[in-house]
Amino acid sequence: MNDLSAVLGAISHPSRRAIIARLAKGTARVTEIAAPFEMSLNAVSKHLKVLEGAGLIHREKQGRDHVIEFRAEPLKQVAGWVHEYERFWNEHLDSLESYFIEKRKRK
Amino acid sequence: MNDLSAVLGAISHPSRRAIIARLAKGTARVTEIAAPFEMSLNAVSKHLKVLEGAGLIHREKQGRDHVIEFRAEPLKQVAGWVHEYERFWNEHLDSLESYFIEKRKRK
DNA sequence: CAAACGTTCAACTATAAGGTTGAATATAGT
DNA sequence: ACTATATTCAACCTTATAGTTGAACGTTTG
Repeated sequence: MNDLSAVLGAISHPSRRAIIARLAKGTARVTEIAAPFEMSLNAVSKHLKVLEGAGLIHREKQGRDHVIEFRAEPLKQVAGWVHEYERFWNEHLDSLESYFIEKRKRK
Repeated sequence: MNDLSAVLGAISHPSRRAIIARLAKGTARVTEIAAPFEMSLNAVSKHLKVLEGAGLIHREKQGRDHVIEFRAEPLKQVAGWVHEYERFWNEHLDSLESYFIEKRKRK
């Protein structure tokens, strides 16, 4: 299991994507993150651990609170992987669009 | 479990990404796909079923052969999802670039 | 038709994932 | 010191995942 597998595994769960969406708006404590969910706080705590394992969040302990911050860097790997297959749908674009796409690729 | 979850789940396994990499070079029969792997043919068959469930491959039966073709469309969803978070590393990149620019000015 | 080939189906095993509840730990407030 | 709050840890349950082996099914070939 390499990093990319861990990142993809982490974001493959809807709840974890929801957590990321929340954290994209700003840092939050665990209880705040858990609030909108049906599941228990413990379940959310586990999801956070998965995200942490994939490097998608960073945790800073402030007293009894854990302040969770989103870290997007690992998503670069995902973007990079997907990028290798973009040509499979770019091929269907018209030549002008392809030209600009190729131009961007060359940069 | 929505589509995106299925697609991410499908590509989260290294063997399935390897299968995709193989199919990106051209269609192949199940046995051909399985050849480079340590695991049994049956295991590969299962992986193909997962990829098929996510819409990442298409199967065309030709006699006793199943000819497998890569379908990239579902990856657009992944690219789209990741795209929403690109600003999180672009911002950092921008600030890093600005830092170096300012640094050069100061010299 | 019989044998070989390509693939899946079925049954099983082992491990991981996602959830629960209850207890433990650490900090904060009175 | 006592109580409430924030979070994790531990144990457990259920279901899913990834793999195995052996049998079945359809197709091709001699």
